[in-house]
Amino acid sequence: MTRMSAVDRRTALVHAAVRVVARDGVSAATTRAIVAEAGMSLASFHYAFTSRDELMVELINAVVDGEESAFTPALVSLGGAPKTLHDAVRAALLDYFDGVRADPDREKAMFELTQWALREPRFEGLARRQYERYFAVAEAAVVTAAEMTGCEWSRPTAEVARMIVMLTDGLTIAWLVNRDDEAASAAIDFATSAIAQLAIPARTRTKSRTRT
Amino acid sequence: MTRMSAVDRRTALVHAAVRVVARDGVSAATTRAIVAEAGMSLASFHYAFTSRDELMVELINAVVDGEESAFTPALVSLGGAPKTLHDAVRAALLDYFDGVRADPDREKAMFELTQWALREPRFEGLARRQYERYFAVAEAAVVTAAEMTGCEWSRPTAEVARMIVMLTDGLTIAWLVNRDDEAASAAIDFATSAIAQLAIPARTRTKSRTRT
DNA sequence: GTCTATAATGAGATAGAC
DNA sequence: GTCTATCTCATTATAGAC
Repeated sequence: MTRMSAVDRRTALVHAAVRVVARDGVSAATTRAIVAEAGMSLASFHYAFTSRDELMVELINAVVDGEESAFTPALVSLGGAPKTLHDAVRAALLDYFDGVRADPDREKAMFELTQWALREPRFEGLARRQYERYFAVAEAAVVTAAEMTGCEWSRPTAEVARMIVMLTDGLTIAWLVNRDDEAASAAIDFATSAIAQLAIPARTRTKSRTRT
Repeated sequence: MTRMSAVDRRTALVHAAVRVVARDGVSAATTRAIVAEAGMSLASFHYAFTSRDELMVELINAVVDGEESAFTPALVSLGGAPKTLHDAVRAALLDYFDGVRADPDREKAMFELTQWALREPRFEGLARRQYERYFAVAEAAVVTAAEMTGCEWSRPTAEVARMIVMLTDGLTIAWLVNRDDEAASAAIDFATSAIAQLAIPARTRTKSRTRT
């Protein structure tokens, strides 16, 4: 009935698919479930996409591109009171974890999509791209945190970022399984100290003002 | 043709299913694929199990029960030269990671099984049990490492164990995605230091021999 | 361009012969 | 107890009317 351009239909289907995947999982995201969510007919799907795989590729690209920084908001909200790097890292991790708790299904879906892509050699690059994006998001936060607190990292920022992704992945999985907020809190404390350990404290640099 | 007892058939099917899941993923582990792997007819499946879900439950229990300590072998191989706790933690993590590299499909399968169980509320307890087992395995290693090096943990051993599982999960996922051995090596160094930080060094206790 | 109808395939589960 | 044959349902994809 209603006329939609092919590209509009594609994006509408991708958005519907994102909702289905988050709510019911990757395996439940059949073409039928997706078109039902989008309020379209099954034929419209195959008018917009040649195959389900083609949509999945676009879906992963969409959620990965849409991956806003989960960390920097917390850093920005600290405002003009940078405090210590330790505090900045802690605030960022707590902010990330708040996001996980606010939308656990989304996190489940992200893991599922990674593993789905990992299974088919054809889509392995997608998983890789997904994690490149995670690393980039974390690295931006890492750089910001150092600037705000006047610290320097003792390791390359890309490496620090990878450590953060490792910690947040592990934290998230464990919490998704047991929903243990206390354990998560302890984990965040641990992760904060571990990451902060990778920085040269501000006071060291302040004391020896002239550096080579 | 060949007569098998029902329990033998069940275990044979579970073992076949484990192989299929590891090789091709959870979604590929259909009843047909499983009976083909086991060399049985489809009807034999439903003679041994009332449903596929029933087999999946037994499958997860089997792989979880079979989860031998991935850490203690390395600790034992250190033998009578306990060295420092830092060295013990490092050896254990390297040993774990060697296991991941030796059989990546198995690790992929473990993550998939967790998420499969996590999707269906009916099986959520299975995922929980799976992680309880991980924690227990890690805790045993944590206790052993402290004993061997004469150190004490500054945190409860159960908490240290959870931190280790968090780190190994994050490490494993990242490596499964990008197969970056260098990054994994850096991650192991980081994880080692972070965990070792949770211990009261041996020399501290040696210096002050009488403790309250 | 969009729809209904339907092919083609594969899934889990079962009936009933032997 | 084990098998072949089949049922029922859901899937992706396509054909062809409008």
